[in-house]
Amino acid sequence: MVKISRKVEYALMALQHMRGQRSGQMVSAKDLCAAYQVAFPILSKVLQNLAAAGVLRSAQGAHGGYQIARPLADVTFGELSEAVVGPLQFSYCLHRDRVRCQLAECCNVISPVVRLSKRIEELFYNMSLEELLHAEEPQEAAIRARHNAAAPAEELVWK
Amino acid sequence: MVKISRKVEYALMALQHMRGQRSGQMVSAKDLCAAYQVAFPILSKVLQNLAAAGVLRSAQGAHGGYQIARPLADVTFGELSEAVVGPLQFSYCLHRDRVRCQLAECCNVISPVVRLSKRIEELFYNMSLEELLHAEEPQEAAIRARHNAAAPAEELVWK
DNA sequence: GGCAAATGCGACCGGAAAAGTCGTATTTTC
DNA sequence: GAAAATACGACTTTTCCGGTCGCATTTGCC
Repeated sequence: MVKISRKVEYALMALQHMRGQRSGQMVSAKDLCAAYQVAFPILSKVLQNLAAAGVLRSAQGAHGGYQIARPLADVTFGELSEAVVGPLQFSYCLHRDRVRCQLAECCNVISPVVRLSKRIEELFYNMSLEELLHAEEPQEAAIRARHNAAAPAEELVWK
Repeated sequence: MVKISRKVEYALMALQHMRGQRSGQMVSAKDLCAAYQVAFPILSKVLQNLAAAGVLRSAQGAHGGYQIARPLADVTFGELSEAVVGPLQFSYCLHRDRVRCQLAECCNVISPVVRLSKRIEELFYNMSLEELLHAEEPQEAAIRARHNAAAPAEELVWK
């Protein structure tokens, strides 16, 4: 199953939050954790990854924190994903072009798999974060409300 | 990390193989296993899934096996994926619209995540298997050769 | 200088999901 | 009735991801 990693969601949440800040305003990991109920160490790591990738700028020390380093229009979802969960490796076939696949000798789908990977890669690297995170739509609140109302309390579990 | 499941690869391999058969020709799971070095029970399960989804037609008993049931131009990669690994669930947010996300109350990225999921879904459901599996390109053999030559024998391991 | 608040970073753990295994029933042909 | 095939469900193993812990480093402020 193709699933977007939790860390990527955290990254998006953080960036969405920072988009709303005054420019130059630093946001600490602690504040983000409090606001979005995410454990500190994991969010911290995500933010550090984004900083290492140049998406965020970080400042250590008291009153430090993170802020957006480049316009989100110039950052693609692919970059974000790569920063947070490592290089895209869609298939067992394609491990960095170096580790060879066990099935390689008899494999008859190398080029289809390559084709598929390229398509997904294109999608990810052509989608800017600006485009992805643009202002909440009117129905956003409604979706959230429905989300909350959808299930009785005891169903509040991971499936 | 977004990764295509192994089962999906097996499914593609099987379909690629069957595409090359005379029409009406049945192929047994056993033959496929022998040709592509995949364990029988797992490949079997994949083929059964494809049959249940109407992509393959199966025949029990001696001289039974599988054959392609519908033109691959009419089957999308999304259908294949769904048949083999279950419904697409890109995000923890979106578990069948019923199970609510723990973060829902403070989540600020519901609509971006929905947007992203839709994009991937579109990609998967607009890509036909015919398009994906079309005839091996000339460089296919070269890719395979490079693949085989790329690593010395002792690197023949999963990373 | 020293303390507090923040990031930076690496090692480790546990659980869930994927991959694979096993066993058995059923169907069909010869 | 035997052999060859799919059908199917329960079980085990393995891998990876999310999360935890601990400590080092940097910076601001008193």
